[in-house]
Amino acid sequence: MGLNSEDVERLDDIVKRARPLHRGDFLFRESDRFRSLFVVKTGSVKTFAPSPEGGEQVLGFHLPGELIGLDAIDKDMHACSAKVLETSAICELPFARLEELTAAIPSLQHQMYRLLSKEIGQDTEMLLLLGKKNAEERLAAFLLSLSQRLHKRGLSPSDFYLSMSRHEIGNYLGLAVETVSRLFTRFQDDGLMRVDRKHIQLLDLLALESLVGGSSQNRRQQQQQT
Amino acid sequence: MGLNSEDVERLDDIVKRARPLHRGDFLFRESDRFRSLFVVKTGSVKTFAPSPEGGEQVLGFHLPGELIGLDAIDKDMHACSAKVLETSAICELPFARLEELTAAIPSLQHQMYRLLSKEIGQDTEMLLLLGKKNAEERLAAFLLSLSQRLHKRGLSPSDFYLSMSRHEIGNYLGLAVETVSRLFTRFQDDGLMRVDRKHIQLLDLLALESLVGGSSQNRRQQQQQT
DNA sequence: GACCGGACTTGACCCAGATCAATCACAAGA
DNA sequence: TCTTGTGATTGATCTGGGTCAAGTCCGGTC
Repeated sequence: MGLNSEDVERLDDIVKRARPLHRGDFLFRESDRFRSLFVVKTGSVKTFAPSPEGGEQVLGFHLPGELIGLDAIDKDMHACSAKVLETSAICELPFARLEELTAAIPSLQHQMYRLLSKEIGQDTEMLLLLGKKNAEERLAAFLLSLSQRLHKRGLSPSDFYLSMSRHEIGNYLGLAVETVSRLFTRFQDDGLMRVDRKHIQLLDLLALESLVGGSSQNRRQQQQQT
Repeated sequence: MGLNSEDVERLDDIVKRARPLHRGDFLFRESDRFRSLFVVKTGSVKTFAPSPEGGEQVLGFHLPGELIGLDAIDKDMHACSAKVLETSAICELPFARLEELTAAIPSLQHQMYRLLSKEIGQDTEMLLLLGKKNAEERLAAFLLSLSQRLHKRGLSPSDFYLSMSRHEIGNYLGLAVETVSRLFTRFQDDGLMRVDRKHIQLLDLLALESLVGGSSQNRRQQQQQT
């Protein structure tokens, strides 16, 4: 990322390597004081916020290599909770020390800006998903997102286990559990994938991609006027 | 913001003050090279991204005091377009120079992180809105958001003009134009507000707030299981 | 190996909000 | 003043996906 080995070492020095965490453990809870960012090394984590009605909104699932907690910098407090979905190894990055380091290493500061900016871009994609896509497109997009992110880490893009429940998937995608379940069945019947409980095999990535893109001919063109 | 007057002056030095822009002018377009952030001084701007189907998703409306373009840092390219909604004064902040300055002034760097983080937090709220709220709650939340943001800038929180069309509001909130229109009528009939074309008067802010919160008794409690 | 409980699936029904279809109203020209 | 075009409103209808209600399928546990 444009850092020399000395810089990498300095960054490495401030990372706290944590013991493995287990399903159900919290990295932090909503309204906790913000101290550190967290990086998933192995396993997976979900973040979620309470919604006024007493339920909760799943905000994201975090796979190896992904960073958690950027939204808490602003208020110096966590606005969501982070819960471990399966036995996972998580590193902790004390933010105060990271901030000192980024001020001293311009390329690291730039990386940090990029990371924050990327998070905004991902949220934007999610807004588009929730605002404009139907159930089928949402689930296809979700599966492809998992696939691509796993692949990026050298894992199989077409054969993996879901560490989250159908309920959590539905909550994340703004769908009812039943809808998620029906779509899994439909996708399987259509030969797009194979589903066995939490074991997922994507058989036709291209078809899934075309589902996500504009396959919904029955959707109104939401044009702008000037 | 924890900056001394000398720092403020240095920040002030790099700001380019632009001539007024007019309705329909672009600050930048999708896939433009990223060079600067923009701050709305007066007026309003909308940002929007193309959706695969050929339509577009309105990503946000930006009022005085608000920053535009943070999502472009990552890829060094704009992923959305920004269009001026009414005659507006916009300042330009060349990002490269801002980056130098933040590396030199720790408190400014911290502010910058906070700004980026806040943007993430706002997107998160929007995800909750689109994922969990019904049409009524969405529109009420939208009106209150405008109200609060205008108030923060010393403008009237209960009497203002909408610079965006019903269509754009609907697109932003994931609703059809007709739904937005019907809700305006309903809110007016219920004495919550007065609507005259683009002129809005909020008559009962408290009632609107209670609409946004969990007034929807007919919504499934989306609990998580562990 | 019978029992239990939570996750998932499947079917039947319903409704919020999308879509379709006219107007309506104002603003800008001619 | 009349015309025209572009939002905005209103009414009628349709439907995707939510809700309700049974099951079904493991994975534990004693």
